[in-house]
Amino acid sequence: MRNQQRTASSPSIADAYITVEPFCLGRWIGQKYSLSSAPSVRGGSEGGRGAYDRGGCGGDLDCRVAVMLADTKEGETCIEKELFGEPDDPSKQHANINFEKYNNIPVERTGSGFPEPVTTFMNPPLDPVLLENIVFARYISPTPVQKYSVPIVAAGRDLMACAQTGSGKTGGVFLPILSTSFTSGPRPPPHDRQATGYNIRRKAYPTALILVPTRELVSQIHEESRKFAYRSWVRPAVVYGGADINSQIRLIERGCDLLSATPGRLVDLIERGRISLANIQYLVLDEADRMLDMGFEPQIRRIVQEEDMPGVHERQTLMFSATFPRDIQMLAKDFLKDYIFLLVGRVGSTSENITQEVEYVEDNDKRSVLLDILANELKGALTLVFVETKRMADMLSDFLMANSLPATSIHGDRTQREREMALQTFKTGRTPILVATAVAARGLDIPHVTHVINYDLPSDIDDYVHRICRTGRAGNTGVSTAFFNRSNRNIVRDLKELLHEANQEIPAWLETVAHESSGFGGSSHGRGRGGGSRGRGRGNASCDYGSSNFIKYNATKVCPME
DNA sequence: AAAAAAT
Repeated sequence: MRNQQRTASSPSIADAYITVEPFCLGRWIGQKYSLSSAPSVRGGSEGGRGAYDRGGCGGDLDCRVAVMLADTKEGETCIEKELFGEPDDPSKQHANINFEKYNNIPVERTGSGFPEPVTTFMNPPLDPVLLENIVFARYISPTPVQKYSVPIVAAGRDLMACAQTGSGKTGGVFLPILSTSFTSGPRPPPHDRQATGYNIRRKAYPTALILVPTRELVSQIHEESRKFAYRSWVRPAVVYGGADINSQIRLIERGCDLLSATPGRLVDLIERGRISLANIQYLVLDEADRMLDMGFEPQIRRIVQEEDMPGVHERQTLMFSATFPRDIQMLAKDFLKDYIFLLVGRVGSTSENITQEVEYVEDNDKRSVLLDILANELKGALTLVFVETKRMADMLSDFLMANSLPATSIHGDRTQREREMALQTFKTGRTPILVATAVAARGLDIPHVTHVINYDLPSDIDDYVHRICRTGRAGNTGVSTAFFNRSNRNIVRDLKELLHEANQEIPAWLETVAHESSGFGGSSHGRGRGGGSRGRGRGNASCDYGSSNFIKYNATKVCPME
């Protein structure tokens, strides 16, 4: 199969051929056609050689039938721009990771016979086409989590990793999965007794499935997978709620080998007989703790255990989670076999990269204080403002806009289109102020956020950590400002402790409030730090991680490794 | 208590 993948070098005009590019009809993928025998393709041909559709540059997905002459540099560049961005496009750019800082990452591994970490993408050898895509995507050197997870996944082992979502970790699973897939080629779907003449053609049989809790996260992961799957036979696809199901169905009909999905929409499509899991070789559960928090457990168990997915011994399963409470341990016990437990943290990253400020602001004063802060923000700075309720997100963004500030908002009551638009205009800097609820707190990788404002503080310190970690990413620096008043007493003890650990200034009044509140019921008191007691592994013979190190490097103290 | 997610 590999010989069907086009390499980066363009052929001469003499052997001009048409290559059907990503997004296109599955059966043509990778096939070469001479100019005269090229199949006609809807929505593209401008006659002669230029059978290339503008869709590749950002048009409607539907008309992204990007057939092109392999030697039209223009066409190739166009797709590459869309996938990988301009070198200076801030919305696609990966922040430059300061790898020097990453030498002292705490890493824990438990399990039998784990492979040694790698230091480059060349080892274990990855498929050459994939290596080119890695270069296109400007991944230079593996992140700490990749150094450990790439060889584990490449060795075919099941993995339970405590680390957060983002480009680094996502790459850590995609790279070895895709490398193996590229090299071994597509796998024919197994005999499916339910497939009838009608749906045998229209049912998708993905070989890899990645389950993700939120819609924004799933589309972010899908974008990553498109980069890595570029110029291979692997068709990445994405399904999630809130978007038109019929257009998603049309897209998965065109190819669906690596599927990123939110659980609800996936179940819907399985019920409709559009997707079969019978061919799954790789299963990835991302942000597993978050999925359980959101009540996805029944749906996840249904997808994994009650549909036609191959059993735990017939597939490779990878789970990611920020924390490792008992319900996640149970899930791991049921879904994984002889797995390796990997914990990659970043000690002190909050103190290194993020300056945390806490200001005492009464509710009535919050608006004017916010205006003051925003007025002093530098040009081009992206500011993320967190609030607790959807209503507040709307009110605050309206208020900011009424004050001529370029703001938008993201929360669960906005339509999916509005949410995506908000994220997009924020990333590109058109609306450099984004007011958000918890939907944006975890996992989302938005480069160049320089300031996170907790307009309303969350009641859970873990949420606070996730929020402020939207800035100061990948070795960059960032500022976080929290508006605190007495209604936030429930978090004061954890907050004080966190600031102390991160070597941040603790205002005197915060000490006072903390003192006042002693006995108020600081949430962490008596059960160990940051839910550490939830993280104790017990009663799992195959993987004993009962050491206190897990607690030490829990997400509470450590900026999530992404 | 709120948020997220299938319609």
